[in-house]
Amino acid sequence: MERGAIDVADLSGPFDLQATVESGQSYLWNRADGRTYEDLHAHGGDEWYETVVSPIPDLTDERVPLRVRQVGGVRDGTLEWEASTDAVPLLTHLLRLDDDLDAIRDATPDLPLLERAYDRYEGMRLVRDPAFPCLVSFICSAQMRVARIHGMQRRLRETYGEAVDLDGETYRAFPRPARLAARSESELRDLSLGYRAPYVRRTAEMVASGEADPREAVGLPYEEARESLTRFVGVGDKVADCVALFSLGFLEAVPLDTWITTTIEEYYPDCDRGSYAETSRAIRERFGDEYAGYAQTYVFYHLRAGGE
DNA sequence: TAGATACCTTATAG
DNA sequence: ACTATAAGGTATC
Repeated sequence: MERGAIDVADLSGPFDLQATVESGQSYLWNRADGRTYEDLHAHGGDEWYETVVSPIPDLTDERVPLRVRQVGGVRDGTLEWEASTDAVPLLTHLLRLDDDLDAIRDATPDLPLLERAYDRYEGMRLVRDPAFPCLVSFICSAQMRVARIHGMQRRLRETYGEAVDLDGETYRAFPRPARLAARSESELRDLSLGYRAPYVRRTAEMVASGEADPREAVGLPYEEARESLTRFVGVGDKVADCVALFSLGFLEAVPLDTWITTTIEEYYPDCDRGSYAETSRAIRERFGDEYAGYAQTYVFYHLRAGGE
């Protein structure tokens, strides 16, 4: 096992591990204390988070067990990590530690709601989740709460994931596409996926067979990427935007979910253009074309946590 | 092309 | 105790 630390002061801008990991963008991580994301801020802020990921670039079947925690503040703290290999490139990639968060905030329009959200969750960053797990998690997100989405992903890992050991502890990777494609709809329903079970199964089949891969959308113009992602079963515009934003690096993507839709009605009614595509354009322009997805994520977390 | 409806499951409100 | 409602929507008609 290797271990190390990343000094937050060396990053461009602040970093808050808990806000980043528990804000409903990523379902990749488990808290070591076993609590769900339901209990926001229910601990001291230095909890370990655990996952298993592929190395970068993702060219082999190798699996890397990894855990990380943040000690200290969002500008002067330390990220302690333990993994089977050097985790610095992995953490940098997954948690977008390479983003210049101060610059991103500076490039964001001075809207009061955005200011409040950015202030409240200083240091929250977007994530770069691996594409297939991200796709599945947001297919599962339809009509679900964050805590229950997280529960579904955890059950998928525990039931069908490949076991990997680190320092005597066993962790499970998110199952590969072929592994999920081989399950029956009813087996997936047994994990409480409900009507999402056939969507997950058929999407896994599409990826496993080589018919389609979510990563193909990388490099396309944003709106084409979103459109491309909707070929997966159970993926409409909203879920496509989540994958584009939380996995594929389209920082301008703004998933129009119920929270953001309500926000638009209350705060920016002129951005409601009737259709998803047109409202999306309008709110992207309002939030700043380049980093609108960053703004969306702050607003989502802020409002969900009872902000206004 | 736009609009209505069914859909699994569970926590929470009434 | 019950029943109704809503939860980061999508597919289908």
